[in-house]
Amino acid sequence: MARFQAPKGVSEYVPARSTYFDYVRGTIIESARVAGYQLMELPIFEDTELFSRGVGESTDVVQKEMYTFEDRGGRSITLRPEGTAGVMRAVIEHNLDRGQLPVKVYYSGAFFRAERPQAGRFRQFYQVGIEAIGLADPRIDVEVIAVADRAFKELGLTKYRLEITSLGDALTRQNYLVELRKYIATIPLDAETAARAELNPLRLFDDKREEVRSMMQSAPVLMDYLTGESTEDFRRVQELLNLLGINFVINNRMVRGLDYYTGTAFEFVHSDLGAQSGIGGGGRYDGLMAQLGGQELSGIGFGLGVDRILMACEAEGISLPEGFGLDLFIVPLGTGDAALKIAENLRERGIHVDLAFGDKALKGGMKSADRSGATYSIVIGADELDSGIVALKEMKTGESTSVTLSALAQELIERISNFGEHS
RNA sequence: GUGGUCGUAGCUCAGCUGGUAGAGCACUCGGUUGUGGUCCGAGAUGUCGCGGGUUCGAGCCCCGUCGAUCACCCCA
Repeated sequence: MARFQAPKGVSEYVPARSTYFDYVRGTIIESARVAGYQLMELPIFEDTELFSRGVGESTDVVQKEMYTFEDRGGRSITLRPEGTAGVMRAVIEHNLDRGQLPVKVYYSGAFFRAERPQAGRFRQFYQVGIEAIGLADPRIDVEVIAVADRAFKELGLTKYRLEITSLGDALTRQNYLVELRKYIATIPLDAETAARAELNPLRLFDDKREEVRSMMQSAPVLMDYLTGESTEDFRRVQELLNLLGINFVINNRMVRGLDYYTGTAFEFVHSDLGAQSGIGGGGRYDGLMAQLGGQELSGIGFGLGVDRILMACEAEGISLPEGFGLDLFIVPLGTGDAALKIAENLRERGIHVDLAFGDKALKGGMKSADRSGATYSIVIGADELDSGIVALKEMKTGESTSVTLSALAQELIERISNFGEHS
C-alpha cells in the first residue's frame, strides 16, 4: 500500500525545524503583546459570503483561490484565506466595538489559498496578524508598523525593507482609476494583459516585463490625486516613522491584493526569497466594518507570513535559538524507575529534563545526552542512589561538579541563566 | 489554469556510449571495569517513483502516469 503523503502544497514543521518555526512565531506574538494586543482565537472556516463581501468580489483571492465547500446543512463554508474579515466579524458579533476604542487584537494560525505552490507559497500557510479597530490616527498606523518592524529586528533580520504608500479614500481612488484607465487605453497591450488591466488597472504597475514597466513609467500615480487630509495623514505617518527610527521607502505603485484597503498601506519585502518576496503587509481599511454590517469604524492591521519569515531568517544565515531546549539529560544505569522519578521532580520545578529509556550502556547513554542538546547531564547508577551525590556535567566544557541529589534542582536553577524565559 | 526542471539507501548525491546498485553523512554495535563530541573497526539499509514498451539484457532509451520543485498569473 502506498504511503500517505501530506496534501499538495501545505507547509508543515517537524523537529528540528519546528523549534525554529515556534521561535519565529513566538517572537512576532510577543512583539504584539508588549504593545497591548490581545489574543483573538477564531475559527478557520467561515460563511463564504464573509470573504466575498469583505475581501472583495473582484479579487483573485475570492475568484479563484478559496477553498469552498458545502457543509451538511447546505451552507457554503470557506477556509479562511486571510484574517481581517474574520476578526471584523467577531468584533461585531461580540460587540467589542461598543467598548473602549481602539480594540487591539492579534491572531495566529493557518490560512488557506488554493494556488499552485512554489517557493514561499503554500496552500496552507501560517500568519500572525494584528488589528487596531476604531481609531483613525496616523499614530496607530505607525504603532502597527512598529510591531512588525520590532519583531523583524528581534529576529535579527536585516535584508528587508518597508514600503509604504497611501491609497487615499474611496472617492479619491474612484477618480484616480478613471484617469488610469484613460491612460492605459492609450498604450498598446496584448489581449491577456488588457484583460488584466480591465479587472484591476493597478496590476500593470507590478508587471514583470520591462516593456510594460517602461510604458507605465509615465502613468498617473494615485499620490497626485490624494485629498488634503490624506496627504497630511501620509506626511504624519512618515514623520512618525522617522521619530521611531524605522526606515522606509515610498512606493507609490504598490498593489494590494485585497479590496478593502484605504489610506496607509505598507508591505515588508525581503531581498533573498525568490519570487515570493513579501514577508508581510497591511494597511488601513475604512469601509470594511460597515461593509460587514457593523458601525462606521476605521481600522488598521497587518498579516505577517510566518513561513516566509522563517525562510528569510534561514536565507540570512541567522542561527535561531531552540525555544524549548533541554537543561538536563539523565543517563540511568539500571536505575530507570528512580531516574524517571528524579526527572519528574525536576520538571515540576520548571527545569527542562529528558532521560534515556531502555537499557543503554553508559556510552550509548552519553551519546544520547550529547545529541539531546541538553546543557547538562548526570549519570545515575546504584552508587549515586546510595551516596545521594551526582556528578553534574556541563556538556560543552566537559567539566563536572559534585552535587547532592537534594540540591540538584536549586543548583540547576541558579546555573541556567535564561531560567524563566524559555517558555 | 500554463510552462521549465527533477524523481537512485533516512539525508545529499554518484552511476561512463544500456551489461545484474555505490559514496559521504546519519544510524546500530565494538575498540576490556561507569562518562558524549575526534579517531579506528564492523554491521544494517534500496521492488533505482509507478505502469507499459524496445532489447539477449533497462537505473540508463521510448510512451504514459503520479509526485516533487521552480517560474508565470496572483499573493503572506
